[in-house]
Amino acid sequence: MFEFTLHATADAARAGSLLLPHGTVDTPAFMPVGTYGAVRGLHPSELERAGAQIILANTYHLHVRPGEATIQAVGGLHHFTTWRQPMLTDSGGFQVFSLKGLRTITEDGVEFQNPVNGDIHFLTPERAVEIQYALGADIAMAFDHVVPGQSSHEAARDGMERTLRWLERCATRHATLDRGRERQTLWPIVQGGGHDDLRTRSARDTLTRGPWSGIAIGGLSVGEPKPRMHHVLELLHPVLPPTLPRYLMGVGFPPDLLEGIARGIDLFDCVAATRNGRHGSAWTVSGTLNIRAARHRTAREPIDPECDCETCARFSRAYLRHLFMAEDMLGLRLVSIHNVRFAIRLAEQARARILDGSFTGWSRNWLERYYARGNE
RNA sequence: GGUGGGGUGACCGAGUGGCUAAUGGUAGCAGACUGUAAAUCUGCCGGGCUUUGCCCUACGUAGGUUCGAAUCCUACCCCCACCA
Repeated sequence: MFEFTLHATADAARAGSLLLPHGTVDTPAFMPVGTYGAVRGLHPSELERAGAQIILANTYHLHVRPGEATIQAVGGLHHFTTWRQPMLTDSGGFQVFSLKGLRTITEDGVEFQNPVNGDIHFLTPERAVEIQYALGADIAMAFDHVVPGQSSHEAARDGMERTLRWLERCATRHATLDRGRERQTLWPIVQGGGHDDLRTRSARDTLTRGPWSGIAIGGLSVGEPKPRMHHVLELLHPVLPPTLPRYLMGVGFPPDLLEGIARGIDLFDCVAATRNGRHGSAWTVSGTLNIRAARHRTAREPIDPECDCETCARFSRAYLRHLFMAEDMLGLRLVSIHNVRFAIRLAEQARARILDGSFTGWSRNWLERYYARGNE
């Protein structure tokens, strides 16, 4: 039910398969984010055709509406959304960070004020686990305390230690759930900000509280310089056991995926594919392009001539630009479809290169080309 | 023909003596976005330059009053409404 198999490695990079109750995920993999149980604007069949094998949903958001009881009443997240493949629910820990100013943290948990209508919601490690169990995703995440990227050692230590204490409460609660460990696996999250000693300690202490069937690295790409993130990944690489799938939370843009894969990451998720898509920023092998730019007014070529997505197979930049200028929702969807496919395909390509042994050189060339931004 | 209202930057539309190259909005242009408070947000948006500033041009047209006018006066042109 929860099994991770490593097929090949290329330096730190790994190619594997993650077996979950709703199916298999070939890693490295990019997981599109569907906060409210929908990857914004996309039909599940579009996600399937884009090659998505697993998607995310969010505990906090689904708890606020429609509520886990509602979702349970209609048969759980999978039935509700009709997404048949694996799902992962984020715990709401990220909202501790992103809803800063609308929340109060205590040792017991976090009180959130719903930005939409002001309602108060209290999330504890136990509640986060219960909600996620009710939702029924394949992977549940521990409720963590994310601190900003440039946090002081003290703030990062507080967040990291609280995350560890909350992890024990999450695990304790999860263990009591009926058949909980057969239907759903709970993954812990490594914190520690940008501080080496804290990161190492977080990883080691987390592992002693195991066994786990996967482990996440959180609190990165939240404002710290990119080299810092790379360094933390390199630091954690030898600390984490090779047998555990590693999930780098919230990352990322195309180059970040490759940089992460090169440093041993197996799973990624990021809202950028869809958010940037809705905002008209399209990913290509030679950097991002703003589809609304006037220079695309009569451009007949697709976003990325090398892309195999449904959007690129059919639509010109000129038409996509027009849809954005006319504010037709089709434009938002089409660029989102492209970006999602782009990220998923990048992971697929990396996997193939790890398997055939050519990953390192290919990855270096890919990054060079991306940053060269030659021919938009 | 008469009376009244009105002509402002690509468009709509404020402003009724100096703080006005001129509020807002739209359109346009450029950019940002990393476990989604985001189909959002930011910047530019008369022209030029030696660009934390300076110089041109500009509020229907022409002239005038004033130290100073989009704002006041005169004439003319045009638009709208009503009356003949």
